[in-house]
Amino acid sequence: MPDPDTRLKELVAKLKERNHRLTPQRLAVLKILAAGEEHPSIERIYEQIRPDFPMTSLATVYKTVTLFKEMDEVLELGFNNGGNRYDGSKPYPHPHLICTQCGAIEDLEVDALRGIPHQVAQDTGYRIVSHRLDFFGICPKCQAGQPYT
Amino acid sequence: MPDPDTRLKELVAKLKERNHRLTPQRLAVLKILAAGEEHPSIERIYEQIRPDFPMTSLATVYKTVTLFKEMDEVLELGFNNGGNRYDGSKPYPHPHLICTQCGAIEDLEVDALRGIPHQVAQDTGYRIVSHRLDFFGICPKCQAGQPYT
DNA sequence: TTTTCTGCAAATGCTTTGCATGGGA
DNA sequence: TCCCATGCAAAGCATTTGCAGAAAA
Repeated sequence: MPDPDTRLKELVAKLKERNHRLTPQRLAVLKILAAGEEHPSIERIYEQIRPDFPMTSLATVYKTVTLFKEMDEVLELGFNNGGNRYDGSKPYPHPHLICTQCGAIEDLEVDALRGIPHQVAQDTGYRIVSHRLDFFGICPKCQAGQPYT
Repeated sequence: MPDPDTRLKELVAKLKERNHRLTPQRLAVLKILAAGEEHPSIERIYEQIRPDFPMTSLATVYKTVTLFKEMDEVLELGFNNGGNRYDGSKPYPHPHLICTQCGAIEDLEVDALRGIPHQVAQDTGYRIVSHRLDFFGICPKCQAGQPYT
C-alpha cells in the first residue's frame, strides 16, 4: 500500500491541477480516501468525517467522491444492493476479497491475472479498458462466529 | 452453451421440485433465460415477452427472476448504474466481456482462473463461495463506429 | 469580487412490496 | 376448492440534482 501522506498530497495536487478548490470538507474526504485502510462506503466516510466536521453533508461526500472517480483517482466498487465502496489508495483495477457477512473488503494479489486483459483483447478484438475481479466468501473472523469484531 | 430446450426443462423441473406453479408468464420468462442468447436485463425480458403476453407485468418478471436467482439457477450480473443483467443458461460464476458502449455481454473462457478461488481460500483463510470476473471495453462493432448494429 | 462549493431538500430510477383479484393443480 | 401468482400502484433506498447562500482564491 502506498504511503497515505504521499497519496494525500497527490490527490490535493490533482485538485489544483484542475483548478478545483480545496475546502475543509474535501480535505477530510481525501484523508480517508488516501488512507486506504478499509474500502469505505460513502456513508462510512460521512460517519468518519462528522466528528471533525459536523457541518458536512452527505451530498458533499457524494460529490467529492464522484469528482475523483471521474479523474480516475478513486476506484469505485459498485454493488447493486446498495453501499458502493471506494478505494482512493490504489485507483487502478485490482482483485478484491469480500466477506459477504461482515462486509470486509481486502486487496488481493492474483499473479495469474497478469497479461490476461491483453490476452482477452487479442482473442476477442475488444479494446479492453478495465476489468474487475472479486472473490466472495466468509472471512476467518466470521467463520469463528465473531461477525462484528 | 448448453442446449436451450434441455435447460428450459431443467428450469421447469426446478419449479415443480419446489412446488411452485408453472404459469404462462413464468414459462415465457424461463424461455428467454434458458436461451442464453444475450444476457438480458429485466426490461429486455419484459420487452421480449410483451408481444406474446401483453398482460405480463414488470413486477412479475422481477419476481420470477428473483425466484430463480434464489434457487441459484440464474446468475445475476449486478451493475450499480441500473439495469442488472441475467444468465439463466450458465448459472455458475464465469468471466464476462462487456462492451461499455452498446452494452453487449458475452461469455469468456479464462483458463488462468482455474484453481484460483481454491488458492485464494488457502492463502487467506476465507471460505470462498463465489467470484466474479468482468472485462470492460469496446467491442469490435463499436470500434468500427456502428454502436447500435 | 468572482466563481465555485456546500447543504438542504426534492427528484430520480431501479427494484421491492402490499394487497385484492385471478388462475394453476 | 385452495393457495399461490399476478398486476397495479405505492414504497424503498442509494444516489443525483437544483438552487440559494457561503466561502475559496
